[in-house]
Order: sequence, then structure tokens, then C-alpha cells
Amino acid sequence: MAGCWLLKTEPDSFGFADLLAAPEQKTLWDGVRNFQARNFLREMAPGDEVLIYHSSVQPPGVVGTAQVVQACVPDPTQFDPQSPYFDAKATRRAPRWDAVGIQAVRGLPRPVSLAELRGEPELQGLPLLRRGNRLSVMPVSEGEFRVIVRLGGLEEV
DNA sequence: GCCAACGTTGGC
DNA sequence: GCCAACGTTGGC
Repeated sequence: MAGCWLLKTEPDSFGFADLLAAPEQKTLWDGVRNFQARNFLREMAPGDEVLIYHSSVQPPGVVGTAQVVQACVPDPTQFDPQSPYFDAKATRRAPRWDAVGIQAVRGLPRPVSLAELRGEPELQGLPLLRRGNRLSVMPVSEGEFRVIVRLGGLEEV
């Protein structure tokens, strides 16, 4: 059974539209700099399903789906002094951060706002809805995944 | 712009 | 190893 995940991003830096515009609609999901989130990245496997969530926009919410196409590799941005994600403590021999390859599947006909997610009884267990949650990578159950894409206007995924 | 919540850092 | 200070996230 494929895992399901939610990836949070600020569309001002990289949003679902950017993923759709990328070559083969694929990208390396890099720049994650939180250990708990990184550990979830390490659990992600090709074929896993992904919800893309836009934060710091009005309204915040889930806007599309993607799939994992490449298991985690060392995040190249940690070695790049020009990158905002550069980490002086990381070495090639001992990388600290990972990234996964994802590919767009499809945009939701109707984005599902954070307010809608909060209003859905079946989603009360979502880590995203926990007060003070700041994780940018988090697991979602298969049931929760289905509820969300259905709210977004997709009957089948 | 505010502020709650949380992670990280660094002094001890 | 504790914990206060600080920085960041992200909704509102």
C-alpha cells in the first residue's frame, strides 16, 4: 500500500503552478531543514501519493496532487554556498538533509482551504490542523487523502 | 503587523 | 543536560 503525504510550500517561492510548469512536471523537493520533516522524507517511496498545500497565501489550502517518483537523495542545496539552504555543517561524506523527487498528478478542480479542512469531521486527526503545527512534510492516512481530494472535486484519483 | 508555538542555539 | 533567549513559521 502506497503511503500518503502532505507537502507544504509557499507558492511565492515554489507552488503547484511551478510544478506543473517544470520539465516533465517533476521537481526535486529540496530545502527541507527540519529534522522531523526530513525523517518523513526518508520514509517516502516512489508511488506514494502527495497533497500539495499552499501556506502564507489567502486562503491557505490544498491545491493539487503529486506522486513520489524518486526516493530521497542528499539535498544538493546543502552543499551550495550560493543557496539559501546552504548548511555549513553538511559535507558530502556526512550530508544532513535529503530531498525527494515528485511529479504533479493533477490540480484540484476546487482547492480545499484550511477552513474547509478544519470543518471536516473526518479530518480532525490531521497533523496539519494541530495547533502550532509547523511541519512542512507530514503523513496523511489513505482515508484522509481520499476525503481531501473528494472535497477538491475529484471522484477518483 | 501581531503573536502563538515550536525548534535551535549557546551559556553554564 | 538544562533552560533561557532567540529565530522562524504561518494563520489571522
